[in-house]
Amino acid sequence: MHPYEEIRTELLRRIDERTWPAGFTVPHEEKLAAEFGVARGTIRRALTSLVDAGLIERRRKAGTRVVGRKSHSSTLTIPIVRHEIEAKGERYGFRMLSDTQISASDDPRGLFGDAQLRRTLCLHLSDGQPYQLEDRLVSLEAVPEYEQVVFDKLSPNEWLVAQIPFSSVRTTLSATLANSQDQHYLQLSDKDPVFVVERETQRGDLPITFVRMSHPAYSFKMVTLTDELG
Amino acid sequence: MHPYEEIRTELLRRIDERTWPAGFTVPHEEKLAAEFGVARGTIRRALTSLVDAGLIERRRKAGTRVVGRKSHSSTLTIPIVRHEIEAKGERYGFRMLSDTQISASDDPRGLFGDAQLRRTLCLHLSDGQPYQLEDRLVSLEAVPEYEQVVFDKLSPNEWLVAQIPFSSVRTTLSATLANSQDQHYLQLSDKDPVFVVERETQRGDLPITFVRMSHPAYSFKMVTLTDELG
DNA sequence: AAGTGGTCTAGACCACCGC
DNA sequence: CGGTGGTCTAGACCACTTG
Repeated sequence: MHPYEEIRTELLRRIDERTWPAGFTVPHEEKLAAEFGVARGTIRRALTSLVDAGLIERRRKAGTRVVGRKSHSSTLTIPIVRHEIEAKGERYGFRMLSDTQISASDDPRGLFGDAQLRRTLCLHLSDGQPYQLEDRLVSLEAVPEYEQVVFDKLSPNEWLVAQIPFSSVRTTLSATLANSQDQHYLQLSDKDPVFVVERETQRGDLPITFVRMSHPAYSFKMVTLTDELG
Repeated sequence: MHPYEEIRTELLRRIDERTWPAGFTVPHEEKLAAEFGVARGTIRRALTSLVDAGLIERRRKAGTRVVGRKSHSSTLTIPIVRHEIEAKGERYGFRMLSDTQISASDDPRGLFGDAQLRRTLCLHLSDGQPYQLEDRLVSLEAVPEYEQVVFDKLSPNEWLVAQIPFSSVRTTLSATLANSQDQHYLQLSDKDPVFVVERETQRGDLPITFVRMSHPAYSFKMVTLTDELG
């Protein structure tokens, strides 16, 4: 246990037990350094990790204050679907259902300006059963080499994540009734709900890909964990 | 722009443009410090932020390697429902539908051992319309003072987040058809999908609360953003 | 204007772990 | 064993922002 960890634990304890209640102004770095008998840098190390955890806020001159919780946040990791399935000990497979080139002006969302797009519709299977339907648009302007890629062994999902860096992602989660595509390929009726993940990926200001991934609701839950410090 | 930011940007560029491809071993800290003409600590600052972003991995002796992307991750923030509604410029309200004390042995999930539980069923309204149905169990063993709280102005959601520290949270997101409770209070039919967030909160090993929050699918999307560096 | 956090340096020593 | 990352120090200077 390093000094900065012990200090962090002690600070956590004070916040936890309301010795330092929400809104309280924490002693400044020099003072804490003196109290704990360490260099200022070591105190900073501990405080920075509390900032990252969202437990305190710091402003120059104003000082360091204990934050009142306003929300729970957790990190949502969306793995490559093959890894997700294999992690459950099931057998992964996928089928390319359609693979066409379209003009971005045909995309009602209008995310891609007037670029040429490759649209792939791909079914991911777990132990031979439909697991996820992936409907993807990729801009050939942003990723010219994508036009030539053959998806025999690797799915578009996997190829892109491995090959293409991105700078920002917007993810939307929703529940809805299966649309006609979902019904057909996931073997659902029009009364079945699906869990839908939609993702827009950009590199700089250039849109790379838009993907809609739908899961039969009966077989899908997304789990996230938050582990706060201490 | 501080030196460590400029260095991080330059390192990002090298990873982005495959000058340093996935699997590549990055020069060690001393070498980078010499290259950029800064102290080793400044290099560390830059490298650490790349570790946090998941772009590189570091191991003693083995060195620093560029990671091949395996997933997208983003931070999912679940705000207090009142804030969520007010942020949209709508009027928040809530109605307590039922408020009972039960024994944990009546909870089929068996999360709470044999503690006494307070169970609240609460409807959150946006501009007077049903927005979220919250079905919550709170352990009176973990939070004795919860037994006496009166929820006239503050909802259980808000009271707990503000008052009770936690150490870990397990969140599950799913899509499902409205159950009978959902149908009744959210004014849905048995063919309507709902977006469900379930959360188990613990402090240490002590379970504090389990909550199921259901949203009518037609009005709810959860959006998360990832902003990678650069 | 001054107090506070933010960055940087130059150095030391340590601990892990691959060779 | 020795090379690498991880931690710590003692100091300096800077930049933001509040009183």
